[in-house]
Amino acid sequence: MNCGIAQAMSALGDRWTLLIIREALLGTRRFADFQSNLGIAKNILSRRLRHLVRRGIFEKFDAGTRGQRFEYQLTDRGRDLLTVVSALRQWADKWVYGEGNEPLVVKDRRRGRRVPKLRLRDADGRPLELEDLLIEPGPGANDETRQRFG
Amino acid sequence: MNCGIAQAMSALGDRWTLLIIREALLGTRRFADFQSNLGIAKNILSRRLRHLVRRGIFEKFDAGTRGQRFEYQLTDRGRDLLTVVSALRQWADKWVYGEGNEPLVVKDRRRGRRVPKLRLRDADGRPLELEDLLIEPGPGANDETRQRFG
DNA sequence: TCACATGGTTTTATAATGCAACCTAATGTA
DNA sequence: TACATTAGGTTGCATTATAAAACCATGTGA
Repeated sequence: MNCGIAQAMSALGDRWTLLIIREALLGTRRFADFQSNLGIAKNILSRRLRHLVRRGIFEKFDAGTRGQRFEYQLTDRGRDLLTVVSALRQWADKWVYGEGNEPLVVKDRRRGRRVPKLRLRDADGRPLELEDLLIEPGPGANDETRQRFG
Repeated sequence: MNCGIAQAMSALGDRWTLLIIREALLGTRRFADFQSNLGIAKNILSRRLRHLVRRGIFEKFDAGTRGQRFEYQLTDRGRDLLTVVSALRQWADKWVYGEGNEPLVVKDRRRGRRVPKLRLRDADGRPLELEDLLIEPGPGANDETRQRFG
């Protein structure tokens, strides 16, 4: 399928993967910490991490001084999922928990102020609604995509 | 689990749901159109749509003039997933397809310019990196969350 | 040497997914 | 009126993913 969402879902689209990435964005690096913070079965965690390493989202390396002690660290590709994870959290904060019931708040460390919601904006910074968008086939479009959006 | 990502994944976290929402954001409303545009099995589509209606992300109504003809429309809660879907698409455009190979481009309809990437910013509009963020327990935090982030 | 922590794999059971075939109620068409 | 078609599903069955629990290999500290 010639579609970014499909590609993203094929890398991230199971119940655990984005939770694992959320944990990693919060600083978790070790197998046992992922396991106990998430409450995920070890075999599932093992498989997900292997998959994410293959996809280039995590890097696994031995951080032991005299012996093995593995750590999983996000690559640049993985760290760039911060936007996705933030968007999901903001959606749930608004529509699942509701304003004033958020389990976590995200602040700007320098100023201590809450980080504003992500929002699509035009090049001048004006907010965009769904109706303001125009979808066109891009340089990597295949025939099917060109036919549908051309 | 006292966590927005977990809540969001429980509503959206299977391989098809976000693709269905993507389709709906592009304007698709009818069962058969979802099915043929996505190539999803009808029973899966049926189940996912029912689930999404129960969750308040779609609304199903009969748009037939003399007979039934159902349509599925996004609610406000569903339309607000535009940010999530956009973040996923932007991630895949960058890290799966690579710049210059995007299957679709999103433009501002009024000006015809490409919509800039979503990015976390502070209240003054300055871009924020992961390291700039401070995570704190919110008003809806439970004991476990307070312990971990307090 | 013994116990224990880390970082897994294996086994077995249950749940979710996916394909193909079938079904029903309205409409359209000769 | 008969016949086909479209919309919107359901049912059955095979495949795949997830989960819990047990087991295991390596290293480490007392």
